Amino acid sequence: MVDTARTSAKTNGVKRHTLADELYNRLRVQLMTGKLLPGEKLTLRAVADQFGTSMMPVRDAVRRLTAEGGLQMFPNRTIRVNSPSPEKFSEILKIRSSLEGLATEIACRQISAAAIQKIQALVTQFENEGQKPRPNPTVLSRINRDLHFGLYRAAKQPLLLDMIESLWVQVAPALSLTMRYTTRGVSQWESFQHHARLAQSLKRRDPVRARQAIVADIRDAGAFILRSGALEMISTTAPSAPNKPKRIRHRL
Amino acid sequence: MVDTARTSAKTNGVKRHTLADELYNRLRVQLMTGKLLPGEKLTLRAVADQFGTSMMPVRDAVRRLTAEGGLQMFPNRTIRVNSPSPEKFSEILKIRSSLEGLATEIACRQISAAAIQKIQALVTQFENEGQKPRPNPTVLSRINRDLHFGLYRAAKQPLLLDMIESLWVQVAPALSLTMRYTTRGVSQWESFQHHARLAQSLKRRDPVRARQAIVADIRDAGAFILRSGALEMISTTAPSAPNKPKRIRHRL
DNA sequence: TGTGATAACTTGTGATCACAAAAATGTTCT
DNA sequence: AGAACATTTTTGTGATCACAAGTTATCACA
Repeated sequence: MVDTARTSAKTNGVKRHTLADELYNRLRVQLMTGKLLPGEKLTLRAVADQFGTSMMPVRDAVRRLTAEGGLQMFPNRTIRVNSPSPEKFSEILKIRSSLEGLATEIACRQISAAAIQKIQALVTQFENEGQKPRPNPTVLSRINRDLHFGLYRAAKQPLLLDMIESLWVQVAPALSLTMRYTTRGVSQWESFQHHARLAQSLKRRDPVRARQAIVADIRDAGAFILRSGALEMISTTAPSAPNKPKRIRHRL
Repeated sequence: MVDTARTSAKTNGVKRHTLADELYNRLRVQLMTGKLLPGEKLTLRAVADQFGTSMMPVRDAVRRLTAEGGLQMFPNRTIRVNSPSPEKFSEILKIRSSLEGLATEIACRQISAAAIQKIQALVTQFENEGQKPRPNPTVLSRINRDLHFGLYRAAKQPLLLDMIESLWVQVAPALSLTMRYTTRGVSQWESFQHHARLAQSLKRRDPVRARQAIVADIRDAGAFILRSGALEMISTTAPSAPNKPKRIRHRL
């Protein structure tokens, strides 16, 4: 079984083994892997007995994810998966370019040859999957994520890594939705080019070019999402709970 | 009375009026204004009856501040004000340069003339206070903060602003400590120059120069903190609770 | 058929409690 | 004194409960 998107065992610094942190990680993985759709409504009690705990650890986990931007708590006391508007998405793109560009530059100066090979392997895997007649979007997402974070981790800047991860958590649900509703493999070709250029720049130890490749990758992928119109869709439809349990009611 | 450091009434998007959010804001202000020192220990119960509430809202507020990096929860279940090591501080400096540089560039392109004048006024105030024989570090901090955030707010990128604020929350306690223990006004002169250059660049609508000014300001101020050695001090001494309430005990 | 009022239910918030782990304190022995 | 052990207190975690505000269903009336 593929280890889907375990970017890091986040417990915000030192490791603790509380239920709240456990739930936090589980929910975060669900966000990153598209199990939770943008705008989807959550309730503390539902999550609580989904995981077989009381409401308390869920409260803590949800608060933390809300602070990170993955979830949103509205004044109506409703909890929803973050579904960025096109404007918000564009803002995230700018910030991502800035931070991931920075991480790339730093990483390029100190990344080990082994890590470069690992990234090169992922670049190849991504191409192989993408050139299939019917590429698996989940697999593509996972490879792409491992590729990016393999690079960022090489920068060895823990806080920077955390911030980048929180940005991905914010856009991941929207990404999954786009992948789900768009015709496959329309324009991954730009990604291929940028990834190749990234790997090449790493081998040549050219931080500036590596940064350019990552920024271009972020820009083009973002433009694709924006063009797809998926963001407008989710922000208008405002999907409520998809699996709302039918409740039995009897008249007086 | 001076409005000390109300950068924004943060409730993470939409405004709610829960006790937890209120406590979050109060604690955040305490962090920003140096009421809480780096490494200082907090207890949920102490904060709770300091504010006259139960433990619950404090739990939520502390969790949120922990997620933001202003506080830290250790596996021992102790809560401390974040006290970054020199390495962590340097990392924050890099990220700040990146994000605040980005905000500056964007702001420079759309900032109103009125806002520029406001910033110019703050630059002058900063110079005036700094050239006094015995400048008030608290006042200097406040002016400096208002100046920076007045600029960043002009970029009109809410998420970017939040991320920058969270970075300031992380370094603010260490900053206050440095201000407290260092000889005053040793090297604010660099700040004067950078601020002046910033104001000038804004008037000329030169985003690149404006960014350079901000980045230089961050770099030099950071270097000053690092040179002062305050960071090593707080990371080694690990100050416990400063105002530990004496407890009455009687033997059997 | 639509519209407004009313009742039933849902849901996050805040308070309280029990508990285990961790400090802090007290005691004893060398 | 001082180190090792025992005891008490502190503290975050998790569970449970009451409640008010919000949401949904139901029904009456036009």
